[in-house]
Amino acid sequence: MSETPHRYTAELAQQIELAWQDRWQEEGTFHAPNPAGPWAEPEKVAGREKLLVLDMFPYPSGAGLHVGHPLGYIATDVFARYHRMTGKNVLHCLGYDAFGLPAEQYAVQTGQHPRKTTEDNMVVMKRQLRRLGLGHDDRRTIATIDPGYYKWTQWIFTQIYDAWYDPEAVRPDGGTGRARPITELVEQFESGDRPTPGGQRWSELSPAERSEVLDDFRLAYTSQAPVNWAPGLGTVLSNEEVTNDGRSERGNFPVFKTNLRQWMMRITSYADRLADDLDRVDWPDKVKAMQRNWIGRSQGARVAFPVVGRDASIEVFTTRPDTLFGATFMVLAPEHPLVDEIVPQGEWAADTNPAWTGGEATPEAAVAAYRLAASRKSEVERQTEGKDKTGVFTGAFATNPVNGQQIPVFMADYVLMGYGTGAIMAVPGQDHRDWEFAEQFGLPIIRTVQPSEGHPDDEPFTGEGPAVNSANDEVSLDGLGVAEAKAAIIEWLAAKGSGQPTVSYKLRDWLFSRQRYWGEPFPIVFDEDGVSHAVPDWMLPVELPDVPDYSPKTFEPEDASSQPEPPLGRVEDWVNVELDLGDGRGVRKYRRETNTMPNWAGSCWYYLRYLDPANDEAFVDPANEAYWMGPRATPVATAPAGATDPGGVDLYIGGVEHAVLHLLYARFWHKVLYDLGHVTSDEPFRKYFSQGYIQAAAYRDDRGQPVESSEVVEATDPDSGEVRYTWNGQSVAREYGKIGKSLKNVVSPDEMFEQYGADTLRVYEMSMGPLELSKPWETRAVVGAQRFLQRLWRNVIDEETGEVRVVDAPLDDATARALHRTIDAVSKDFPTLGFNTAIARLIELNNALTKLDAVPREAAEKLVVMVAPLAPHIAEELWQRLGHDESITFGTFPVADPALLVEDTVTCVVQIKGKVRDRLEVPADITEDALREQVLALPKVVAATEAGIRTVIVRAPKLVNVVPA
RNA sequence: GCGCAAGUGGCGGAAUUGGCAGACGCGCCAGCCUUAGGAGCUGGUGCCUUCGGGUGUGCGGGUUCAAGUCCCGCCUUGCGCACCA
Repeated sequence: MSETPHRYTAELAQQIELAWQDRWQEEGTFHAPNPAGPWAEPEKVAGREKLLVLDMFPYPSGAGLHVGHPLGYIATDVFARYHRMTGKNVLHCLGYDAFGLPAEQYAVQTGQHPRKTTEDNMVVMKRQLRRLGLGHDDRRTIATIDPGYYKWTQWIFTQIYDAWYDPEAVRPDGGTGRARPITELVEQFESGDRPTPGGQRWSELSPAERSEVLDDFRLAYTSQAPVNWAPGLGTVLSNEEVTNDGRSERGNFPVFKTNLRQWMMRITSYADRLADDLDRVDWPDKVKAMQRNWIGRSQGARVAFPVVGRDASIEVFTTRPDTLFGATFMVLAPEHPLVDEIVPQGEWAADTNPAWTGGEATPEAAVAAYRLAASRKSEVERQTEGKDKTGVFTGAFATNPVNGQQIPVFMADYVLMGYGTGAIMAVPGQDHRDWEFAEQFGLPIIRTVQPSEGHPDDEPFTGEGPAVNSANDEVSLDGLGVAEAKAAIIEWLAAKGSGQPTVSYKLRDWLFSRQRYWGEPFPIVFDEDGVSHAVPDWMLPVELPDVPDYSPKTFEPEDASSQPEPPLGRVEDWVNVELDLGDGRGVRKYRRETNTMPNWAGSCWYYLRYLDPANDEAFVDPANEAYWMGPRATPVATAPAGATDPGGVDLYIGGVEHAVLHLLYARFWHKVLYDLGHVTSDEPFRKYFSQGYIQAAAYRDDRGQPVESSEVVEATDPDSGEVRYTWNGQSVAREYGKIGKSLKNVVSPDEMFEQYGADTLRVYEMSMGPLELSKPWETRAVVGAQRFLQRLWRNVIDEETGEVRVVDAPLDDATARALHRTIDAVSKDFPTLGFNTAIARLIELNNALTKLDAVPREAAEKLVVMVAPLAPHIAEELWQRLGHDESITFGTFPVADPALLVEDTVTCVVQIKGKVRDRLEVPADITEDALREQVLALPKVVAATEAGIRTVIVRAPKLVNVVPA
């Protein structure tokens, strides 16, 4: 290139960037001091505000990074770097979520050990991340697969295992319900303060019996329950990992319900707190809504309907007890255990509606046939059938407790066993599903809420209105609104012993075991009675053994009858051990748990380990946790009045795909740790921000196959002006999609480093638009960011000589004002993640300096400081060349001078009838009257108001609107 | 179906409280420089125009001196939930 010798080119950028990355590493620039623990540097902590910045734990993928990945990392880095310049003690680092399915699958494909492939991937990713110039404290980089890390994952598991939820216990924050050590429960059983479920004395129970009792309380417990089994994947999955159409989120394999003994986490005990505490954190409303939705809390009542002619009653859950007078039939889920008990023997009653019988001769046969049909339906079929209600009469009747009416009991698969009680009272007048069912089966419909005016007669009314047709001898709801009617009827039901208020949740307990190799082993052994024992702390970690065959046993994806087989079960000499657990029983024979933990385990607490990764004595030193995570004096702005601050990470950025899974699981673990006194914060992530995605153009040929995007040629048709895309001579169609191998549209950051440098990539990504938006990548637009940095360079460095060309002259007034306006704008944008607008302001200032004959040092230096969070390498280099020895990392961010923000004169806009017709330069402090006078004297205004003036609106000094008569 | 977002130039996107629509960047156009330009610099760039101006923030209505912004109705796109009683 015949360029000027000292131009800021990609080559120079690269030199500068690598040099500064080396220096940062040598000097430990980003090492954040801790108040306590092995790395205690209290003297460096004192007197500084702290800031904990976090990215979502990345999985080290074999494909390396593409340009979409670093978006969030750059954003947190800019935020962290900005705050370092305001004097805060900032902790920002990144580790690796390195256990998991892809590594295992890749290892199986390549025949290498997953540890090897995972570690190789981590090396690649570390190099790429370092090249971006992220200001991470590299001492704190951890990986979930390190035994030193998963030792503490296992330790936390044992804490959860050895805990139970006491709904009566009072928390430090005044609420009731918290986890307590299981030993305190055992003491209650031993003392007799709490009766055992079977009524026997604790001392009379065998160890196995005791263990069974405790399993009903432990927060981590085994249970024989229907679980999601994916034969094609060879493992069971949590509800959250199964898609709506009954397939695995990973791999898209069919999932079947199978009864298996599995480890569960009692997350349902925390349902209320997980829902309520969303009010106290600063998260996107959308994500809060998704979590609330998943928890699915609904207030309602349980009501018992006695079965006619039997000593049994059907208990239902309803959110609309106020509509009880309109309950004209009942429906049980096909799996409901009471069905067998209530179905009458023999023939149908003579007057039975033939449409109710399913064409069977007896109720028993009808029920059996329907059950069989229902059990054969897959989730998909149940869903695609949509609103076509199916069902069958059970032959039984139940009594509506409010009016004594005998109503038929049906069985139908639109009622789910997994929610509420698995039985409903059907109120067709006020419920769409019940209405459809009633229509289908010719059942009576009674309105008990007066529909609003104009409501169609042939539709249920689910809105608000006064109750009607809702009275018996003792209670009348008529005329009451929905809320009052609910309260009134619940009170009456409670007095009668027929019902009580209750709360129901969609949230189920968390299935926690997986039949995989590449995960944390459970710190659990079973003795010869089959009783589970936590492996004591001093024996942790339970290391994952090396095995010859780590591939999971998978099956035909459709083979629902198959059973999972954990790979660790094949390692006999690891499974069968003789141990002294230190419980006074001496050395005994045990069998190890052969399941492994799900991928979520390691990511449930990694942010806590960042705080104190070298600590061998504790998962985190309490003082470090309190310092970095502890509650703040003032709650978040959106918190309800009187709420206390939960503490937690100051800023967490990551993709919305983890809105339910990871964020919910981590909150649960954190709350258990809080209850057990291990942490002072009761939420892990005080502020969470979900970033958008970067998408990229992808192109498909005639057959719909993606073609390599980088080989597509764009041309504008000279006749029509249309833009056409061709690949190897054939025309292809453009679309936008996720960056990845499948769409053949990967752009690697490595290419960007080479063509432009890391600073340019950083500035480009941050300038693309608001962080929360998804936006398309456009490689040819990257040059805009490069031009900005080149002009910045040229404002400071002479491209011919390489000498600093700033002058030690005072700022002229216009430059001073431009500078301080920029400082003002940028220091508002950085803390609110408004990086795109901050960059726009910086470009404006830079362009203004370009037009000066000579750039004053003060302006150049302040501009360089403001650019530093975004483009740290060039900023460091310019800062040094401007004569500063210290890294710019802790340079002081400039503060705007308020005096320079107010203008002496302003352009006043003169509108006539709301349209801009003229402008006027006026003093900023002009009075309304003076301004009105000046405006009315303008020739254009005079001309327009010959017919008189109706009104004049004056908003001094910026606007006057004249309305002619 | 229900719920929640969002619709602004050729493109990504800016616009305190309602007060100059289109900051900044890409692209495009012109000029300069250059042997050359997929480099750089300078200027221009919503649309229409008879060069006076007109018109313009998904569509239709409304409130207002004044609406991208507030209200009502619709359309489109994206996301979430989907028999949750």
